[in-house]
Amino acid sequence: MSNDQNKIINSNPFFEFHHDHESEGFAFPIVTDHYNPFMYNLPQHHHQNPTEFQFQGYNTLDAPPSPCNTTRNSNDPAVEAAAGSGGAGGGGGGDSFPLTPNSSASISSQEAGVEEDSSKSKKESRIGLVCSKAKEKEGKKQRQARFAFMTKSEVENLEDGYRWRKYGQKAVKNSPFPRSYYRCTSQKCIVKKRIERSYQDPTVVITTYEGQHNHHSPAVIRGSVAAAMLAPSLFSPQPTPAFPTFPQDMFFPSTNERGQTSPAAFYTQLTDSGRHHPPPDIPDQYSFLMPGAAMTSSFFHKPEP
DNA sequence: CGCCTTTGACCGGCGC
DNA sequence: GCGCCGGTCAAAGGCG
Repeated sequence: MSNDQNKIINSNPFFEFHHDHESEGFAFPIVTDHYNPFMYNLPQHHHQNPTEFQFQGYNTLDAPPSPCNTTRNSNDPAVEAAAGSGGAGGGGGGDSFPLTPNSSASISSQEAGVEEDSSKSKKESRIGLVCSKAKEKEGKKQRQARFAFMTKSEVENLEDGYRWRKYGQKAVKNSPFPRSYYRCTSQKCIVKKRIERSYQDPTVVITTYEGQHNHHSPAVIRGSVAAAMLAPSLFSPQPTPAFPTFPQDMFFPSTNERGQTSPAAFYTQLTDSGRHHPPPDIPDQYSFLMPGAAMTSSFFHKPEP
């Protein structure tokens, strides 16, 4: 990792958040991914108002150290945005969050190739073909950039404008709720999505997107009402991130309840149908859209001391 | 018939 | 080496 990236991470309040969370008395329903230190937190005031839920999700561009890793330009503002290097409210941080197509298109294409090779070698070994160890090592799976968020919802699979095919379900250790694995149904699109319900708060759904779509949301193509309201950025010719793309005028709050800067933090609540709707009686509401799905959120703001 | 979910088996990584 | 665990495969069946 470059010095610049280190700088970004060191200045990322989430990391501090992570390291001292025990002393702060916060509960983390899910903690760190070995490859991507996503952090989730349920702030104390969540328990004071069960109708609200705080989302804190962010994406790091970390991947397991590998010579195959694409060198990322740490001067790229998108990388800074992804790492949450302050100024989160500053103009919405570009046309997609947290990755811009520009910053990741090359990464995506290279890693897609790796993934294809890997799955191929796996298939071949299954039908009895011998693969050399060197080749297997070379084809070692690379993890794509991931983005996760939590939503208070009765339904697991939230409408995000893309079509997904379920390819697996596993029991989660220490949890009564299974984890479901989905793949984007679009041809040659390697984006995956993982959905599980938090065992600490069963009303909370944890969704993890991995990879970057190489196509537009079908909802956009279909020209749905929601799509018609979508930000112009979604119509750009570049591949779109797997995770929600926020319109340019999207504003993210600059601080959480500890006064720390966060790249994205908001409350959200869902209807039974999985569509987001404005939570009632919560001030500072702001509407925005996910690809193919309208979402209304009220912003994270400081609780009264 | 095509697309989807379900589900048990399998694979690879990792810790002991 | 062994067992655990997360992730994936693929056959079978369901559904419109």
